[in-house]
Amino acid sequence: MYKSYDGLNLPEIDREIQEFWTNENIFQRSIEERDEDNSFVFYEGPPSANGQPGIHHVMARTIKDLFCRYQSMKGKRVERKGGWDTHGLPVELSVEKELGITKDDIGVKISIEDYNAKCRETVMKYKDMWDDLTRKMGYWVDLDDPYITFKNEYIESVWHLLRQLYDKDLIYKGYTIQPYSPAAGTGLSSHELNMPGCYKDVTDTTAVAQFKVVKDEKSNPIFADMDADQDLYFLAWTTTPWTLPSNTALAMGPKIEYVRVRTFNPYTGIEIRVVLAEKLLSKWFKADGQDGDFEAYSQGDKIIPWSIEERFVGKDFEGIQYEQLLPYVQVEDGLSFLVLVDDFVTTEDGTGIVHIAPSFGADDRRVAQKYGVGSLTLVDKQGKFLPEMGEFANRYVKNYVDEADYVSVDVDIAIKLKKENKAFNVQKYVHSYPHCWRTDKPILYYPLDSWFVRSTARKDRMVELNKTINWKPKHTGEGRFGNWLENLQDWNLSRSRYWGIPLPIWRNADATIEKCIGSLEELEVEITKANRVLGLEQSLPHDLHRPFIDNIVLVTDEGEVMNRETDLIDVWFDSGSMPYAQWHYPFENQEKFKSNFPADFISEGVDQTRGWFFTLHAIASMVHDKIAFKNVLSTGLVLDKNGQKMSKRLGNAVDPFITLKDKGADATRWYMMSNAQPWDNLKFDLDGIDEIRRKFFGTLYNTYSFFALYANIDGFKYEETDIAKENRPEIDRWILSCLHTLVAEVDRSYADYEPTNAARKIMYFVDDQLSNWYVRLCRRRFWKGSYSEDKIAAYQTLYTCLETISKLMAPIAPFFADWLFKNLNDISQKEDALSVHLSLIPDSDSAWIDKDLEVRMDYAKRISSLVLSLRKREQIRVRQPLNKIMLPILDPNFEHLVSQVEDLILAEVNVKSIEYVTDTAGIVKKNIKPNFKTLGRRLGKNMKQAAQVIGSLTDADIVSIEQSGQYILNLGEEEMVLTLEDFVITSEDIEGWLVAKDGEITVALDIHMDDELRSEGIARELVNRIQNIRKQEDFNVTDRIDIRISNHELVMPAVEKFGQYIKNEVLADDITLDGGVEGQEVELVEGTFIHILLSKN
RNA sequence: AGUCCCGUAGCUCAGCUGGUUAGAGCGCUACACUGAUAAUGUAGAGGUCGGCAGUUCAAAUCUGCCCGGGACUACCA
Repeated sequence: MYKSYDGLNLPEIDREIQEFWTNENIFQRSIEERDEDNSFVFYEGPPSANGQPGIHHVMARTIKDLFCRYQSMKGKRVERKGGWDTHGLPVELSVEKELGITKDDIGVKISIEDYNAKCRETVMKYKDMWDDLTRKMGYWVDLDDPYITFKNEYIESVWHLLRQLYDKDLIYKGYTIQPYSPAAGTGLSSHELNMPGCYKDVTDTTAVAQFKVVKDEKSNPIFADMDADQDLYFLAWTTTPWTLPSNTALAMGPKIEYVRVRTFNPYTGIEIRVVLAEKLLSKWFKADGQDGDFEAYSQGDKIIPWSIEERFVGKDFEGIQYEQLLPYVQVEDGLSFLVLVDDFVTTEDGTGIVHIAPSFGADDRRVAQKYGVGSLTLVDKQGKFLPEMGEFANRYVKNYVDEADYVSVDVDIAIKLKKENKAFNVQKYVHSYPHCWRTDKPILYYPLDSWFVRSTARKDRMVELNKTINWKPKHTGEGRFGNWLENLQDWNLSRSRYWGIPLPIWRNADATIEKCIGSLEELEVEITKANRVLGLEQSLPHDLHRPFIDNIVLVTDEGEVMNRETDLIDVWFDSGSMPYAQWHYPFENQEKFKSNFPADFISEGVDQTRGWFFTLHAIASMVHDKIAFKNVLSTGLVLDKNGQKMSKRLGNAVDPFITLKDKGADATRWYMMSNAQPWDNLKFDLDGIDEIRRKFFGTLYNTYSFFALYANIDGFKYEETDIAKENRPEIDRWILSCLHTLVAEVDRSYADYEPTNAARKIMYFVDDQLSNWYVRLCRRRFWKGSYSEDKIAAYQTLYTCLETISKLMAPIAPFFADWLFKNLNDISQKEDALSVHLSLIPDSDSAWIDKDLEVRMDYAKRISSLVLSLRKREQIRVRQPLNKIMLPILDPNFEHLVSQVEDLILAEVNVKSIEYVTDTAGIVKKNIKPNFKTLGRRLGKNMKQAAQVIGSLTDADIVSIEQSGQYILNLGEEEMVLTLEDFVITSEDIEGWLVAKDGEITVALDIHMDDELRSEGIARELVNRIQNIRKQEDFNVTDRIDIRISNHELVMPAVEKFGQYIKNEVLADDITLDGGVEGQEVELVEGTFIHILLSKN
């Protein structure tokens, strides 16, 4: 017996199937049963178990899961090794928070050893939760043998990669200006700076400072016509006034035009001359003040007079000296306080003169070095001013430590400048500024010594290789990722932290000799060598992390001591190393690695474009000169239903566990896949999941229940051989044609990484074609009559549809699909597969696809729909039979097609016949329109006129065109021969008939009724009432009965003429008319009540 | 500031290389159906296809500009 259920309970199905998978090892078998030489390689991007999973992880993992399942059902062997990302800042920060320490305490209050031990412990904090989510959402990934990035084997593989880069001269140490997070105490790589949300709009105090020009021989020309006691200043704008004390130069554009302007300082009222770019005058001076009355000005006046005195170009200023703005510390490592000239200066904003603080800007440093200008670094690594900074000493330049009473240093500096006649303008300014992705604090650019991967050296190759990768969607690969590669910078590899993979480089004291270690074996050799030379007893550390590795001392060939560079490597390097390190390649599993590289498929959130996607690509390109993945799908964000970002803070985050528990995994997964393309942002709405449950799973469930109910009654187990195609009725061949079309389309969609198309097509088939048409029209075949060939055909057809759907939907809805498959297959044993996930997706058989049939069934649906709407308009219920419908035939093929589905239409709309009206002249009123597609191209400009001419053709003209097949179009001088193709002729109306139309189809309904039809209508009403009573009284579907009915005047002729029909329909042996029958009162037609009494035989 | 994506019914989305009544589902309203019934059918209301120009006989569709939302890029002073 096919199982029957009380209702659809998706969460219950989840549990049941999950248990089945576990008990029968279905996941393992889905891999092992496939050929090892026919594999599909998938890489799991490792999540960090340090945070809790969110609903967006369900999204991301559904994508990963479904393509793996699909490939598995296409016969591929799909191994899915799980992994955990365990290093990095998030772990450290959570440990620091838990212990209530800051990074300064490490090595003081807590040893590095204890600190790292704590990190190791914390890193798997939420592993159980993740594993639970993995199971509950039906994500198949190997959790028993995951790769873990903190393991020694993993680290050794990473070292091996680094060594290869090192040998290719792609690793170097450099002193550069880098993004640095004082709050986190570490430098950041450019991809860390490119994490979503790092750039935030902030309001900063900005200042235009006045740099007083030193009057000497060199600067004499720009003092032209000025009195000796008059002062001249350069104006330079900055959004970071805290860098002004570290100013050592100014930069101007060589070709930019500058002006000397006479005006007053707005804060002090002192008359001054200033230099700035002419183009930017309007930004700082009001037009009203130009050439104003200098004598009349007094401090505080709104309009400040100004006038241009001289014009120069940038080149004129090169080398001119100015006085130090804030003289706290002097420059010792080079020249200072002079004007530099460089092309990077623009006139887009500011004053066209750039304040240069070489320690805090990459451009600044570059141009300063060019001129031999020195630097001042008056801020320490905590983000505080140095003690030499007078009244500002030891103050944080930004609020890095959340001081409650923090006062902006920028503001105080601005105040000081104003008082000293050194500020020309101070105002608030909103701009976007990068923030640390973990601490949310503004970063600063800071000079740091660090190790880099020379990725720029391999940029072109990376760009080239990227072109061979299939990106979904395309624009992520070409645009976002492509642009990123085009603007590639060297990869800042080192981090001055504790919990991560140590950089395996040892150097001697003066940094002239260094050694990069590429394996434990090599390290051991070096240790032995060092032990011998130095007389130590060092051994290979049991743990390759700090501090153990730091204690290892090596020696140069000359016997000089070498110590490890204390840096760690960027955690993104860890994850980008996973194709190799997950197998401990090349130290183990060489074959395994070779057959699992590159990946066929990876997928992560679009935010990983410059994270994991990049590091995988960069390492594979640089080390192996290959791509790391062939297909990559980047998923969009999961937003709340209003399109807002989900966050715990806003309280709009959706708990994945609650969702899965309430809605079931499949409805959630299906909703996510069908609602929006995976790369578009998804507005996640729980109501949407309910809709999917009702509309899709509910319909499918009902269809199965319907099948099961009757298949059980008839004992259908699919034991009969398949009924030949030509022996199946039209409707069966139609749904099977649709099914095979569907299989082809869904297969293609999955293969192209288009899950949304696949899901939507399956839904359309299930709802519209299978349920709303096939089952609706065929209901009677299942419950009426004997177990004939036609009935078996119906069962076989419906069974095939359901079973095939279970396979097609299995990648997206693995639980329900297996439930459906097993319900069917456990009884029929048609397939050997124990689970749908062990089965194969069938091939689409084009022999079953009949496009003509699909077209004519479409006609049948539309004609039926039109007739039903006419009935509705006239208030004639469907149970009342009618004589005929008329169909005007405009195209001979139309009749041919419709006649083949005539029976279906007649049965569906309860009409006796169809009359095809071929000689339509005089009966059918027609409408003619030009066929714009064919005519537009030929007529061009004359199209409008032609449309008018054609629109005004008479009925007689239309008849003539139809008969002759051509028409001479006359447009002024031009004549043109048009054929039937150039027109769209439709029938609008049939005189005296009830007409409805839909596109090119017009239907007329004959609503004239005679006694015979009326009686038949009554007979059908009686059948309906009797069936209702049977149901109410819980008669068995197969019980036979006797009937007694009131001998009402409407009833008598109906029973007389259609008694046999009624008996057949309701399984009655006898009908008796009885005026005094007790029994149930029912309304036969409007206002007419009769009594019916049924008795079981 | 630049680049890219998006903007179609109250909501979620289709609308291919331009072709003349712009669609579906949900929701809403009314009616019908009742051996799939916590279903189903029919009908109705609901759109200046973000705005403005342009190309064209013809624009939701192509181009430009603007507005709004999002992502990304940037050393941007």
